[in-house]
Amino acid sequence: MTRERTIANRPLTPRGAVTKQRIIEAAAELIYLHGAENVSLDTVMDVTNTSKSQLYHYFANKQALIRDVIDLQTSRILAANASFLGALDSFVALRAWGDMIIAAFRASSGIGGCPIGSLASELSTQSEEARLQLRQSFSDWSNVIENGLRRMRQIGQLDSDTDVAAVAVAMVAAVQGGIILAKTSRETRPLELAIDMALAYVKRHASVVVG
Amino acid sequence: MTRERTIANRPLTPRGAVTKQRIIEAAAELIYLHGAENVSLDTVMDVTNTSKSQLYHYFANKQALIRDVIDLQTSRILAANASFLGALDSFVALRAWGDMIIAAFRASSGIGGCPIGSLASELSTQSEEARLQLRQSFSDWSNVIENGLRRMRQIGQLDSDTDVAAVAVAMVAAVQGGIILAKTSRETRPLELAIDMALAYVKRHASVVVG
DNA sequence: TCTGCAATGGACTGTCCAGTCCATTGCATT
DNA sequence: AATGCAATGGACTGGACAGTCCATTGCAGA
Repeated sequence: MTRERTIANRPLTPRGAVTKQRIIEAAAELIYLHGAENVSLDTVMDVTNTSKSQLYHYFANKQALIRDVIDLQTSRILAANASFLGALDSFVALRAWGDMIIAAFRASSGIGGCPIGSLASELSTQSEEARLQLRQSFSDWSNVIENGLRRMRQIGQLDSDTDVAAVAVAMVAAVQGGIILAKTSRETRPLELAIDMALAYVKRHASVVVG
Repeated sequence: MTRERTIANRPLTPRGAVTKQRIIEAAAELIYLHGAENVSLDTVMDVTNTSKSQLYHYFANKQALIRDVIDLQTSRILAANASFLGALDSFVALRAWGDMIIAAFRASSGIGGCPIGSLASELSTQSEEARLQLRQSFSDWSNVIENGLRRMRQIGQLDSDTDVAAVAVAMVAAVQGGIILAKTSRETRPLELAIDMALAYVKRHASVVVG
């Protein structure tokens, strides 16, 4: 054991933890609105009333801050999805999940899109570390969906041979693609159409005709 | 009529036109690989063996260059799609279209994704002009698909009440979303799954069961 | 061959920005 | 009260980059 400490496990007082969290949340908001490359540390400083020393006290560099932002956004998305899919038991409930996604997009006024989707598009080719982190985010997300579908399969709503993993990935793709078109056109309709497609893709495996 | 000329209609000698085109194509390649914000004019100069004066001789500013790059990439995508969808008459032909998309992604080694999709994600919230241009690109693209589907409907392969416009938009969304997941994971499978979903969504409207 | 303009060369400026460095302040433990 | 370290302040550096400016070169028509 050396006396050295990495920035990651640097001792944090409660006061410090609050400041760090405040920085992460503000950075998440800024990056969501403008993209990681378009948010300077100076802007983060202004918005959070912090100094450069504080940023470099709590984060090794900008990339480390982005890493924490991705973690935060991923956990938010997983939480929102899990609350709709954690006990998925009907196509009506699945529709409610789709409506939640659409409502979330509407709430952003058609700006920003998906917090991790935008970052994936921006960073996947720039930073291998970010790419792997975002791959995990997508994987976690599709797993939440997959578990919901699996439950529907267990209770007999879906055919027993339904490839829930494959369908879940396709559903995430539909959401991501729909959001890109929606934010480019500033209309909700492309996202609605994409989600309709995703839900129809699930219904195709319905054990009984449900609508 | 004033003597003033905008940069857009500045007289171009054949020699100048060649240089301008060379710049646009090189910039398109660089932007495809690294994103618009991550390509500096100095890099474009290096790659094309041009000087700063030349860039500003042929383009009003960086944004104007990006505009021409989007035009180029859009025309390439439309051409590739039209060659598969221009005389669409069967689900087999539609499958060939999907395979072309997958092959194009593979050819990029899983890097870069869709030239206009990446730009849409990056620029839609940064530049209103770029956003509108990219919205038109997506619209043109889905129109090509829509016309293909309409033809299939006309020849009786699809139900007469099929909403070809809606299905076409959903298909574009599937492709875009599939590409994001594919480039983030550096695997082709998410794109394949998304395209399977899109094709299934079309087949749902098949007049006769085709498999 | 002369003239005018397109084409090209390349230095220079102003700004933005990530990261460094040297402080001072505040708090908790002894 | 003294000590040590976390927390904070803020000036400074070096580099990147879009855009400007003043040239020189090349070519085509008169």
